Amino acid sequence: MKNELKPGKASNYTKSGRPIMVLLDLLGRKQTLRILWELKDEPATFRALQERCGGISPSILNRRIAEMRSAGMIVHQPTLGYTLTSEGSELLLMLRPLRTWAEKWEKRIESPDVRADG
Amino acid sequence: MKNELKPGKASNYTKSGRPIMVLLDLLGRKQTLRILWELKDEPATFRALQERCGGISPSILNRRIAEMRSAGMIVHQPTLGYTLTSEGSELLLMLRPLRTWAEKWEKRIESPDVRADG
DNA sequence: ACTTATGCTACCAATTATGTAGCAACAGCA
DNA sequence: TGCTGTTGCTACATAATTGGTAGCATAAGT
Repeated sequence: MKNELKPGKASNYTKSGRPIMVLLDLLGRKQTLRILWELKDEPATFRALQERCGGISPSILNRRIAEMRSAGMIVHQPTLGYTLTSEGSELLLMLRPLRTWAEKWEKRIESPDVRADG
Repeated sequence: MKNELKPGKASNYTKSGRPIMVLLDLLGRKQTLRILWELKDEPATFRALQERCGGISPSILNRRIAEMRSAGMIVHQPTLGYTLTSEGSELLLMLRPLRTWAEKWEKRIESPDVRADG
């Protein structure tokens, strides 16, 4: 694959290819987090995934899929479609608490409590 | 702020403004994760932050900062510069394990073990 | 044979990000 | 007061990424 994204290789964020930077680069591409998230409960075919992601365009979906496959986050299985690998699930596990954070965020906005912050 | 990004408000990923989607949208913008990451150990002035992020352009840094401030992830403090809020630190805490994941990724590539995956 | 679903690719338009220059506000200092 | 440096940022043009739409080849179902 041209312009492959993997640790040890230069990418947008790094010349050195420091693994965390390459990962942040990949996760920071539009739709990557979303796609991961949408696969959390069950696999999805290409088109199902497209829908779950709110009608994302196939061109970008395909690009992200390629990156995520090559990073070992997802695989394509015959009839099920795209599925998280064990590594993908592990990653998702880290992302799950984000929902809690997001909900607290919402509450903070509903009652914009004045604080000194800390 | 025009086009503000906050739960309850439509954004790229959602019409409904579902909090997790708005958060994934924000975190999925180029450099957001990186900036968060670079603030993990200590605050940084605008320019220091710019450097830590590998010379990111001030225009995009400023945009990201505005979004992250408005989301309550960071604040600007007089002499310290940009600092994580308690919410920001909380978020970062969730992100820390990503480094471990990234390092395992690297190892997987070094020794591309054939497996069935699961 | 015909229809439907699936996993894409091509192509161009639109949106975002980047690079560079530079400015206003402030601090330190002679 | 008149420098000099730092800081936070804006403007603007160019480059890169993303998105929309069309459509195609393959495979399965009826």
